[in-house]
Amino acid sequence: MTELAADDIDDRRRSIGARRNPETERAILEAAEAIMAEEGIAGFSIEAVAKRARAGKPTIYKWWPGKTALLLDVYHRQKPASVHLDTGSVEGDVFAFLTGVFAHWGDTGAGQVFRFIVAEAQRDAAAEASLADYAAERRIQSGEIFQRGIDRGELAPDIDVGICADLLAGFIWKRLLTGRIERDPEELRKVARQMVRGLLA
Amino acid sequence: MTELAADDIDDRRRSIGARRNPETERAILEAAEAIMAEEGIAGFSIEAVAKRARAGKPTIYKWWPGKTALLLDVYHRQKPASVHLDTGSVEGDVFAFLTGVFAHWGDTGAGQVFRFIVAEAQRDAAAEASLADYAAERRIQSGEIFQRGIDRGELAPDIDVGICADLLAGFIWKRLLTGRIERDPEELRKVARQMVRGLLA
DNA sequence: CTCCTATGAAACGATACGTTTCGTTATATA
DNA sequence: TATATAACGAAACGTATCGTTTCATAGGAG
Repeated sequence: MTELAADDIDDRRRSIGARRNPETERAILEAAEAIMAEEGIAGFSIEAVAKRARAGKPTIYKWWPGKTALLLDVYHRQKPASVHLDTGSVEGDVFAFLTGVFAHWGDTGAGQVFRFIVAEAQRDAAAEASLADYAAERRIQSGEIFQRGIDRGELAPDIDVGICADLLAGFIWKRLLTGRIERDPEELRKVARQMVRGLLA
Repeated sequence: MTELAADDIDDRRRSIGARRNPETERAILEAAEAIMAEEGIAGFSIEAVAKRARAGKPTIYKWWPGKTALLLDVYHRQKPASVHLDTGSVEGDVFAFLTGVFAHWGDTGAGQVFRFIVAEAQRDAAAEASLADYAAERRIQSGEIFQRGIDRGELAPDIDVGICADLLAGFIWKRLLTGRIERDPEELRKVARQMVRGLLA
């Protein structure tokens, strides 16, 4: 009783006026990221994020349409250092790409987030559109690895860089989605070699 | 009142004794398949399946641990005609594989089911294990395409057939998950060619 | 005839969703 | 200074789906 009446601490974030509180946004995104890293997909809910961020659910729903939009923001906050090393050979670039992506996914928890986004995209139209945009963008980016190879005469001019990008992305997607993002440099080297040089005797 | 007392039809399936009713199993699987085909992933729930099959939820949960297991059974019921055509060349086999899988996924609705299973596997441990088993099995099967190539001297003996299978499966998975299973024979031919012959000038 | 198990209707508690209400805060505007 | 506006968070709400339990009923096995 007495201590309540006297000076009960109330350190909840209050409004800072008629504008968005950046502290709130930061707290929510960090809470979402932390829950995703610690509990994984299973323990992730808007309720849990609100509780951990000491924010109200209405606040979250005000700024993000739903779980998927929030996770997309989290994923984009976790951008890796660029993986376009331009090693001079296409095989080297592909190897660097594979190594970089798997390191990023495995070390930062971004892999867990991306798994969830792909899963959500299978039943949520908004997530599907966002993922399609993102995939198309990345398709162009990794296509540049192969375009550079064509430009410098290393690769045949009639190859389809889009297909190359799909094969490369498909490989890492399937590995991620089946929980197999081990990073054996020898294996990744072999992947790069087989993709570029082909399989013929 | 009168008609109820007289002879109210009660055509619900009852127990046929202390053993599983095959009729019930069939009705549940068909209802699940139909809902998946008509409503898609969104409208699919155990409740909906039970209602459509005129079965009780406890009956479904008795024979299937959950939604994912049921869908896996549905998927396995939709098996295609074998796609191992053994055309004589690895490139031809890969092309036939791609054509066959996309046709199966697109025509039978099996693609929708598989999308859902992959999505579920991202948050359900049981589904993840089931999918891993299935993927490992398919990995061996499609690896045989490349093993035959090695055996007949068409492919280099030191290639990794597992990686080949992962590249192939990754390609179709990513296309499915991003809703791009168009079947342009010319493009699929190009995929097969680039995978087998390589990209070098 | 007496177990044992299957079947399905109904209701349950639990969980998460997305929303509404309400009191509080502080900026922006008149 | 006075008022309107908008963000914030707590609490509670209604809804949906989950997976389970209870119950009455059915029929084969021993």
